[in-house]
Amino acid sequence: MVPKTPSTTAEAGTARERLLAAAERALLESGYERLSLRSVNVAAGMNPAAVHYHFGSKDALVAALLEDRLGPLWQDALADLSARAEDGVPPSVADLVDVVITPLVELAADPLGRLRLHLLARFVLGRRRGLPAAFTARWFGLEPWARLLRATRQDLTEREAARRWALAFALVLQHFGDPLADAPGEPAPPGTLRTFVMAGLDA
Amino acid sequence: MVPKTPSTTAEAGTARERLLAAAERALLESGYERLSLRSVNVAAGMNPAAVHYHFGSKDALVAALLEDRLGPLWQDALADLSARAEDGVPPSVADLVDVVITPLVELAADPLGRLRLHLLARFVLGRRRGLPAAFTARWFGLEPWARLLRATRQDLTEREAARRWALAFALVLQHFGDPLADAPGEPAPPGTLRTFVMAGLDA
DNA sequence: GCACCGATTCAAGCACTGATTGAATCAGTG
DNA sequence: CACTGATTCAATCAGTGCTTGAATCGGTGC
Repeated sequence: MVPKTPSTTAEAGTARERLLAAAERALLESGYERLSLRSVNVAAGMNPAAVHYHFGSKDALVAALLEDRLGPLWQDALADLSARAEDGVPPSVADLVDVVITPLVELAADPLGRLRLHLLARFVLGRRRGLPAAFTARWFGLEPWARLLRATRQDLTEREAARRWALAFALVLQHFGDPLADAPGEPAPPGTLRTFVMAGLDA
Repeated sequence: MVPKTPSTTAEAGTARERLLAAAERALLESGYERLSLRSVNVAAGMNPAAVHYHFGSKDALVAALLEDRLGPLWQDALADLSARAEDGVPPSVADLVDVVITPLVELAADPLGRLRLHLLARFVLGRRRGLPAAFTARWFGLEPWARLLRATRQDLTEREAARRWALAFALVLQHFGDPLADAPGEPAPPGTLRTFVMAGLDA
């Protein structure tokens, strides 16, 4: 599961990509709180209004970066699990948790991945504007996850399953993305987190 | 369990308290991200350097507000539970979780309490400078909690118990404090959270 | 009462911030 | 070539946390 490569969409043009690359470098260097649009514009060799022209706002720049650099990590695995569940072989709760956690562990193994997790956690947990609803739904639509949990735990209501997943994702995102920290470091090994979340979902 | 009353320490003087009160009002009105020191200074009827003179920085102002307004919610209950454990009656995991959650539910019942939870979550989860180490240890020293958990679950190492509590507090603080939101609203009823955290600790 | 000294208050100023504005330039089309 | 929409540009705005040096205040000792 590799991070998504930079967009080469023809109509996006070079200016947008230069701004995204400059923003990513600045974020890596000094973090989200100190991200200055002026320095992004300068680093991209453009005028001071470039970010606003192309993206509309600071948040939208970062949201665009996220959307461009981070694909839907769980989409394939989620489709597999859903297909299995329909074949009468529902995944265990451990399977579900591992599907969620494994790609995050990989992402967190290098600074660029960690930056992306950090931004994702900030935007999702902060419910920041800028991310298109489609992006958020693709990432954090809880309905498929709730459905899979209930395939094993048929005693849970749909609402209860969704609530549990909301808590699980909140904790997982916080663990891997450390959204409130200035400079997110390497997360702790996920053993305890895995145990905790599995138990919480299967309570 | 009432929020702590404003400090009446003689050497703090009127200026500090005026600034704290003005800051609290501004925070209630427009939230942490939009807290402007100029407006706090004006609202307190003071000159533009007052916050810096008395507190040193914006973060330190808010940390001082937190420290002044929010006492150690769990101190008494923690002492009770520790005494019982020493008498050979260890608390159940449910008892532990209820001790943590109950005062937070009360705080979250009104906007002022929610503001304080929000600030607490921001500072603690963001590991913000400004809070004295003693304050943080009093609030989030995990050792007594780990000890109580291990009184029931003697199979857990001290490290594992502490790790589980770190996750539990992170999730609980996020749930009640919603630290990344601009305007924290009322948290969802804590039933699912309680179940989730209890299961996670007792996994 | 006066001088001294530390604490406090004050206004002005600094460098920086996201965002806006109107003009200039560019590139494609008929 | 003229037109048009897209893009770039520099200047500007209102606001930000923070610093600075001067003025004022209040307490103390002589």
